[in-house]
Amino acid sequence: MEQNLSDSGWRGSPEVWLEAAYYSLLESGVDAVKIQPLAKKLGLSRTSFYWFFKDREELLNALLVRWREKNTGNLIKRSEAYAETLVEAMLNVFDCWLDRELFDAQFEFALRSWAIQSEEIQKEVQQADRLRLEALKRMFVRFGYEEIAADVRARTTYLVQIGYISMQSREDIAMRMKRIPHYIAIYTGEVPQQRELDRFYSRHGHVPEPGA
Amino acid sequence: MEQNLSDSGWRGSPEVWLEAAYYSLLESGVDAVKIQPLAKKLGLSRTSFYWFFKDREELLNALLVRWREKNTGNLIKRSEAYAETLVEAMLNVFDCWLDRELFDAQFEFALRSWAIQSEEIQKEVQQADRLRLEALKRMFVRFGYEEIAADVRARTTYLVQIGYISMQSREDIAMRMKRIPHYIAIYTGEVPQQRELDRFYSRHGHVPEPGA
DNA sequence: GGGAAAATGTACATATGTGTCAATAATGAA
DNA sequence: TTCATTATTGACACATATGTACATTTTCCC
Repeated sequence: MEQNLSDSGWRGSPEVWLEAAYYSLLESGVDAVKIQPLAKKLGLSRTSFYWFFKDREELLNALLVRWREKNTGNLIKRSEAYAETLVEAMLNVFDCWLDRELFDAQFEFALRSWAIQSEEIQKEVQQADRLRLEALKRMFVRFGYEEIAADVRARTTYLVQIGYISMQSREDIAMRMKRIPHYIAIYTGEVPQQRELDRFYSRHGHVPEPGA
Repeated sequence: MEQNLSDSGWRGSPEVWLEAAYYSLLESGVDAVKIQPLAKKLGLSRTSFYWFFKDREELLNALLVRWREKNTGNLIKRSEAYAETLVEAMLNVFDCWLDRELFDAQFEFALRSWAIQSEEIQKEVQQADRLRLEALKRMFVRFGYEEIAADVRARTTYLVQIGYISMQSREDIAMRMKRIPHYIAIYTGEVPQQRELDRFYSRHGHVPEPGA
């Protein structure tokens, strides 16, 4: 009845296969998540996979669960976090875009790419989009926006980010930080206070260049 | 020396295969673009494909060319079209989001999904993103915005759309039209004039509900 | 060390895809 | 009607994937 710990002496485990599957998914999409290639990477016989999973589908399902539990949950939490102003609330949400622990952009992209070939995944993604958009909309409503305006602002906020993910741009943190005050101004319609920005920068370990 | 017209008596042609490939790509992604299934759909022998294309890669390349020539070109043209105000210019760009002839959103999504498994396609997509963003930025600069502000507004405009595409939402035209004035206000920072909206609605055959 | 459980490996049956080749058939122009 | 061109086909050789059955090895614990 022992848990299969990572140092148990056996080479394989559900975790090893899942990790390998995760990296393949991020690197090259679902169609790269095949038992044979994974076995090769792990230096294991292909068939020993079937000790841990019923079939390939069960492995793919585990990937889906992993995604569902990570990205959507954290985004909703950040949009509901305490904030005195809308700008502060918006910056709370922005934490997700800068912290891989809160939101895994590559995973997100891989899942959306997967959706084109699977009805099931497409429904999952659409469900996630709906939940996230609703949470963001509530945030704008909380700070006094009315229905449709809150809806459009929630969409702008969220969709720009989904767009970024879809661009797969690998920009350095300094460049991204530089744009943040502008985005905040567009999304909220308010110019952020310096102290609000400073609090945000500091929690992301960012030191803005002087004179900027 | 005659062109292979569509009614030439032969069942196959490069065009039929390309069309079939295009629909498969849109429906289920690149991995569905396989000779065998396409042949089945077309009711042709799989091997006759090789009369028109050297191999599968050549077919995929034809799809890429098709995309490149359609989406990017029109978006840039619309962003450079004549306009008296920024709002009008923005509405010109919005034509793309409502007219399938100008911008093929499904094709765009399929290509981005493809990018995860192909370095080459990823580079193509990034190139397109760069060109489109630059064109939009020039538009904002033309109407008086300075560098970084123009850049962020261009990104907002473009990325929201890419985000929409990535969401694959199939919303009715009325709902989308209702949001447009709000988006214009957020993107440009200006409230659109009624006559500007009317001109836009009319060229898309839209009749706004009274009292809205 | 011995034995049960856990994990691995080999062999097999099957499916689906690719591309080449040589034989055959349909088309349209002289 | 002839005939070269254009298109179609089935047979072959090959590659890569899936999953099952059964034998074998490894590990853990007594």
